[in-house]
Amino acid sequence: MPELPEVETVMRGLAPILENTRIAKARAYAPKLRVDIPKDFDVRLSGNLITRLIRRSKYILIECEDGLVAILHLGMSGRINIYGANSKHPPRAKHDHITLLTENGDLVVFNDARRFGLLVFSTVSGIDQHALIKDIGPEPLGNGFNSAHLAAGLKKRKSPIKNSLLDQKLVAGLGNIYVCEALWRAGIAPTRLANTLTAVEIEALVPIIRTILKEAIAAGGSTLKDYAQVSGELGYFQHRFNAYGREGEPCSADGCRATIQRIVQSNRSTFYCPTCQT
DNA sequence: CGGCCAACCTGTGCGC
DNA sequence: TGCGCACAGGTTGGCC
Repeated sequence: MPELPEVETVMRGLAPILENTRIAKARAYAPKLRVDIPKDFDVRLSGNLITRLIRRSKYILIECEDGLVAILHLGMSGRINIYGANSKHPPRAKHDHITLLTENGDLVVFNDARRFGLLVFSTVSGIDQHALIKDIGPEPLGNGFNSAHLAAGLKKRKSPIKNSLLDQKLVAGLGNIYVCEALWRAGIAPTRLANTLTAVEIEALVPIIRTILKEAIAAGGSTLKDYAQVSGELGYFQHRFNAYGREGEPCSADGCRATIQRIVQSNRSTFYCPTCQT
């Protein structure tokens, strides 16, 4: 479920359970997800006190009192389920790979069918230089993401704008859904070469990306399958998609009579309106 | 360095 | 009902 708004939603659900909370018992049931789970996973986390959760791009950083940071990524199919202290904890389900039992009796479970997610360790002092983190571009909701940054990045690129916006080095946290949606709102064809965007288009794209992400976060993210939120509630931003997943449906732009098309770019589906996106 | 593809996995839905 | 294929919210290593 995981682009920036979904990861933010998961983190917000997790924070009240984990922040300022000691882990009674941490367990990993799989030797590896996308990469190896640290062999000392259990000992490093069990008994440790979690001080803070931070989202960086699509990563959730779990900071501990002793300086340990657990870097968690949900991949394509990663989910977090929480079973409260006053509910019966279910037996381990298929694809449950990691569990954290807190001192309060809450159980946090990471489930990931495809195992494209990951959990690795870093430290508070080393996190900014960690291989997974150091090359990530600015947060789209922060000050570092602005038209000057975007213009400079796009100028160097000859690939389609769709591909460029998916590049986490240019801007953090966007994925297939929100890139499609942003380009639809901006009226920019996904096939346009990045270095052909005008200053005006780039100027417009920045606040559009911000707005879409904020709207999606407010909606609890998008639920394509299964649960988006830690609480089990469904995100509902998918009801507001204008392009993503709407192949063959009429374009929702005022007065537009065209139909949303699906094309493939870099082996991934792109949805767009051939009339209003130029 | 930029760009492109295959690869990493499992599950689901659809056409036949 | 079963089979095979296409496709799925991400990332990255290897190769031009």
